[in-house]
Amino acid sequence: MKTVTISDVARHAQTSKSTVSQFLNKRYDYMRDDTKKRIEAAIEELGYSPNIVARSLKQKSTKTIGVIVANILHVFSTQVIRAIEDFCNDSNYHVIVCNADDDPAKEKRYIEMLRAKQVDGIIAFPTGGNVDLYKKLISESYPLVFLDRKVQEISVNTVLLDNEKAAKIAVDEFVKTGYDKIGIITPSLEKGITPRVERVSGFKKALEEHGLPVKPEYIVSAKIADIQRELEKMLNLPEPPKAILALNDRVLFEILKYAKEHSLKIPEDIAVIGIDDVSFAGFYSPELTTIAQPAFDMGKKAAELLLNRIASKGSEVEVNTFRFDPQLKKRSSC
Amino acid sequence: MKTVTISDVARHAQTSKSTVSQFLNKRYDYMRDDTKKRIEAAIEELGYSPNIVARSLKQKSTKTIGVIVANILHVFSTQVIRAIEDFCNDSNYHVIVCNADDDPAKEKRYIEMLRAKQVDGIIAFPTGGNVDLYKKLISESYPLVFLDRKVQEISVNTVLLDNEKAAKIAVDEFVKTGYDKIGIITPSLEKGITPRVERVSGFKKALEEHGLPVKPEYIVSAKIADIQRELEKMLNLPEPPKAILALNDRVLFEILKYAKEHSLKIPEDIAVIGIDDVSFAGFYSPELTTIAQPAFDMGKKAAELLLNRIASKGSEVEVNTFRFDPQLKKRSSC
DNA sequence: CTGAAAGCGCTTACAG
DNA sequence: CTGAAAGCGCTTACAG
Repeated sequence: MKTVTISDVARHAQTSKSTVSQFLNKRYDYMRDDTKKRIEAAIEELGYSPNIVARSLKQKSTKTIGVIVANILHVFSTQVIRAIEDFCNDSNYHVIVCNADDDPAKEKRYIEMLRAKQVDGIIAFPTGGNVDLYKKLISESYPLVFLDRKVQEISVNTVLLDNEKAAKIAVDEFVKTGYDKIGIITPSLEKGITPRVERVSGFKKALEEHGLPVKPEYIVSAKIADIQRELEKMLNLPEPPKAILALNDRVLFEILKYAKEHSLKIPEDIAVIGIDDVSFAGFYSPELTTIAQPAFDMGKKAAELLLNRIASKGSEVEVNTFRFDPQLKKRSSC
Repeated sequence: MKTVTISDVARHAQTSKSTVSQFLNKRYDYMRDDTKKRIEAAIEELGYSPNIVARSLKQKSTKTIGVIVANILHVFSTQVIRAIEDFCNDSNYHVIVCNADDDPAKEKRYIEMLRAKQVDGIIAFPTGGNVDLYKKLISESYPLVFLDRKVQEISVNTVLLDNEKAAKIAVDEFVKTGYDKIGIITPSLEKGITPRVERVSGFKKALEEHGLPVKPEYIVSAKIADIQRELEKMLNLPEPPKAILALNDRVLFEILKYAKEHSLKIPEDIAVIGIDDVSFAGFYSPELTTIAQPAFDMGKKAAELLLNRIASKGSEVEVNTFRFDPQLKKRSSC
């Protein structure tokens, strides 16, 4: 089909492209009523719809942003994206979703392609592996917001959970219930991924605050696939922990699997608290005590920061780190 | 910052825009080696990156597709999107994600905006409420693929679960285990959403095949919020069902909650099979027998169909419905 | 109140 | 092997 353009509309309405464009952009200030009507009719009749790519080229704004998460399959990411999409939708922005899979090379490709597509800004769960690129974006004052993770020496608005607090809440809860042998299991700490690092450090600090010893044997960092084995080791220590903090939902799954396979009773044999309020927490047996992340609020905040930044067109903007409060969902696994 | 354009590169490399463009598009056929080198150097030095919006305007292809799901928070949608994104990434396409929330008005807005943005094609979980729009797209031979749901009288490539088979597998399994009083719970059937309608009809057919009566009291259709109440009614029937098929994960949640609150033992008091292989199926107590949807395969297929359609540039293409096989995950809740 | 003209940054016949 | 020119479909000063 031949596409109908603004020229066609202009011809049909017996006016000029300029006037039609004014109409489209709702600048009716000086438009005669009958001109307006003719244009309206022509648009209707021709089934005209503006080509936003052309507009974007001229206006240097595509009204779309990019969101680069680690993996959309993680429910936290899904919720964040949902919140971002909702916020963007209200402001007539669209969102392109990318999965970086914790791979800096993939992240780099995405950032470069998104920029080439003239996306107005990017929200990223940074891999941390592209420091020079991040710096370049910032030096060009390209709108950028980090979420879930921060990157050393990169000065950009960042939205984070108060991870130390999350760990502290869990430890406090364990202690309150009477536990003093408390362990933590985290996915690999190697890449220095913010939530993991901070939660572990918060865990240690909280232990100290309670005058409890920080035993390295009680702190397990392992790939998800190895957690079962590491857990086994930990629980077969001469003095095993009686309570375990699961750093996130994936770790919690492994602990629950292990407990089931080894017929461990929760919380009698081992108490458990998980960070991430998993979908089944309320009807699992026992009901699972969790610490929820305000994922929607965090996504919304990130979107808000980004769109404000875009709107403010490179004028000096303050850079901050925004910490969100985790929330204890007290149930029965501790 | 001033953007650097192809003209800057041309000037710097002492050649013309045309030649630089040839270079960018890797049409080296007739390019002298030193020209090539000069261009390369200029690009490097200026930090040039092409403006894809300009290219898109000229080439009438944005290398971007739109995906409109009901709600990205549903794990099935998330998996489908992941598969689509992976496939698109391989072909250098980007994907814009939209949530229609089963709202035809919202769907309409998205479709129109995506088209205005000159997106090369759309994959949709159609609400079913915009028949005229769908028809219009098709008549313009705009690349479109439906997923999860089909729409009457709309002839477009559609990727679906074999829903009847999913229900049949569940019923067969119940019967095999010795159950003959089998119920089904589904979210509201009112909107005629394909998977619900087809699973219920598959359920009835399967019952008949086994010579079992189809009792209306055993078929509950209710909003998620009302399921607890309806379940209570059903289980207090003079002759209540002893096995229940949960139409999807959300329904399963409600059943599990109910069972927990009323201390019903699964499968002793009530056997359960759920369609959708929920994350905790393998370590719930009891382990949950489920029927998995091949979400990744389905997403990949949809992406493949769409990109082929885009590549084939409006030439006649066959239209089909692609049914994917559900898979029984035999565990212990039946 | 409206129109002609230039320009956004590319690509693509076409000529040489 | 390379360049000048037209054009993709808009928007935006500017002139009148």
